[in-house]
Amino acid sequence: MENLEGFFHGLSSLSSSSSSTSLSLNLTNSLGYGEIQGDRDNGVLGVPGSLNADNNSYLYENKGSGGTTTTGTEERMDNTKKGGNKKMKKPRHAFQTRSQVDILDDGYRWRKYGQKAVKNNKFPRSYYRCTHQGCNVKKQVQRLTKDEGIVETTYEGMHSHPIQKTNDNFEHILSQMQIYTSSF
DNA sequence: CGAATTTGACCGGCGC
DNA sequence: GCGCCGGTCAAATTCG
Repeated sequence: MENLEGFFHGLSSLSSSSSSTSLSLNLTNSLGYGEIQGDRDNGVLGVPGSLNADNNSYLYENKGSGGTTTTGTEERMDNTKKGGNKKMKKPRHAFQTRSQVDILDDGYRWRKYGQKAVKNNKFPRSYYRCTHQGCNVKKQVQRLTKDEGIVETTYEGMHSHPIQKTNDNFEHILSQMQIYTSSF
């Protein structure tokens, strides 16, 4: 939840300060389910019957080889992934945006580390990571094969550093996208 | 020259 | 035990 909170903090301040874009940014309320157990989370997305079939069957955190990420300076806590004692919940915050571009810049710097195609979608899914040191936030964007104009973005992890970019740019992004806040 | 992206290979888990 | 699937790594390449 902290992630969304921190993430949308920029948006909130943005929308409040510059009230030019009157978008419904209250999705923090509807999507703030970070504390829910990662096992039975239904409907991550607001669109019914889209791709909720696979969202609740993920099981990842760090694999054995996941710790070594390029620069090596990036240290992550390796909390008992083998042994299967604790159910590590993977807080993921997914939401959909209507946009023409895949790269929805939220103000953080992302580095793409992978791209895979999903069966349900004919569009590939892109995997991004926050380039900030010590910030292991991951993000993956994916288009809906049903609606090309909708981009699903899934955030994972918590940012522990301020936004690097100006919100002004983000405001521009906001002007070209609509956030679905369908209460489900 | 450094940083970010690309793309194929690799890995771990799950299903059969 | 093998194969499939989804996710990640890592070398090479491109871009700034």
